[in-house]
Amino acid sequence: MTKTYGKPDVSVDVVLLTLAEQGLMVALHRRPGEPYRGALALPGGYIHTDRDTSLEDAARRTLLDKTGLAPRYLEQVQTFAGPLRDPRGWSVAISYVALVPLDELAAASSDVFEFYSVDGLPELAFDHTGQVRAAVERVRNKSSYSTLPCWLLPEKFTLTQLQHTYEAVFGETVTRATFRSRLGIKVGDVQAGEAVDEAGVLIATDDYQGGNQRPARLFRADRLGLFKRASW
Amino acid sequence: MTKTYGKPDVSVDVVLLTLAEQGLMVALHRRPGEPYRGALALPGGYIHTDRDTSLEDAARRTLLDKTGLAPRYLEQVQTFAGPLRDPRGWSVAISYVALVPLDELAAASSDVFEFYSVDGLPELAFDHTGQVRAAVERVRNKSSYSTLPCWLLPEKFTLTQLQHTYEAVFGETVTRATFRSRLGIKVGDVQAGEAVDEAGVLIATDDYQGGNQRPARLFRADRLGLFKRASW
DNA sequence: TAAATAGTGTCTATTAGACACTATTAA
DNA sequence: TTAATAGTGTCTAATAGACACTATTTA
Repeated sequence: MTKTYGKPDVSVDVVLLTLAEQGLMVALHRRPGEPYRGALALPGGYIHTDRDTSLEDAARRTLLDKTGLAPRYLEQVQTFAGPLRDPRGWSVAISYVALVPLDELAAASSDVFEFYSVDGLPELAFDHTGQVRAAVERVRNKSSYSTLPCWLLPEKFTLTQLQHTYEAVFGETVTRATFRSRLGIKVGDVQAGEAVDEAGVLIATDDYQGGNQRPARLFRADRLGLFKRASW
Repeated sequence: MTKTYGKPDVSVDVVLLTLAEQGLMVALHRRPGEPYRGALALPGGYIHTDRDTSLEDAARRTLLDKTGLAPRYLEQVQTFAGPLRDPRGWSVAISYVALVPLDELAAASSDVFEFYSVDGLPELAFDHTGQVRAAVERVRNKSSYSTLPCWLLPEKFTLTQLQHTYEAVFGETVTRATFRSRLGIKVGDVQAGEAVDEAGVLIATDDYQGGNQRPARLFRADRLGLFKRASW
């Protein structure tokens, strides 16, 4: 005897994070309809079984539809589910985190979304507070042993900018030498295209960022790099 | 205009792991029906929206039904989904990992499930190979900075047994002193009930395990302990 | 040459880990 | 006392991190 059960609703929610002067910020909008009308919520939507070819696909589609953004970093975090999280019934939400550099927001972001500091969040719809918490924890955690913070910067960045990004994520400052030795960075006289860090993902470019001082070399990271030991 | 989409099927799969002399082993059974009839597969089943109160609940129910086991450690790992992973259509599988000590298996395990070494797996149904890989990676990873391996041992264990468990998970042996300093263990003259490790979760009991030599104190861990830095 | 930031060698305090020592039991 | 395993102090090599020095640009 095989019984069939009512299928739960399945949606994808995205915790879109960026780094501003105030620290990590999350994109939220006010829900236009029920349930939770008027409450702050994450971008998200149901799976389209006729079009989506994967969960990540669904997350990218949702994000593009609702915010106009195509994040360079997107990662599945955790799945939230249960009979009570949505008043409409048993539901499943696969939660993703997306990282976007601040400078990409000015250009693309719809004016429906606003950014709120992840420390000291207002009340959110559904279990979205828990989703933000889980995403931030993942980002802080993974940043301690990887080059994840690179994805919070423009495609080309100086090592000092990268250092400030790490410092902002963790809320702790270090000396330049300490920072560089933690990432295993040796700039030396590398050619453009060579990697300078322990993980081998920080690629030197030929560009320098000038100013009224010695120009700083610009770097780029095409993929995530992991360190042998947590350094933060 | 709101369109409704066909809902995907939602199931929970469990990667049940234990530690034997050969290393980490995973519980698999041969599927009695289509699809993938006769292929090796993980225990799993659909969400019962009328009874399950959470995903973990569904995972525990599935595991108890199919193997008779109630694992002390159960953790969500990753959600697998797509239109192709199951020939019946768009499906979502939330994958859990469960750890069970070898001695609990003799008592409870149904004879439907057999254990296979996670290194050198045979071909599995659906995307279960990927699920096993993800679970094993999670366990190895988390073991490097936590007391996760405690859950592969009986409730009371000696420090030497715990050391052998870590060594088996990582396939590397260390000296007793190194092992103890990594976990920050100081047994000293602790009273029963006091913690002896850096994470504060290895609790001394009043029991000792004898033999033809100095008896070893038995310890217990009620919760997962995290270390400041990865030690393995 | 002064100001400002980039990049790095050196020195020290800390730590990880191997070794060897002591401890405690049964035979 | 011997055998066997438990538990730990000590010494050394490796490492993390602060400091201070050099480098390179504009004004």
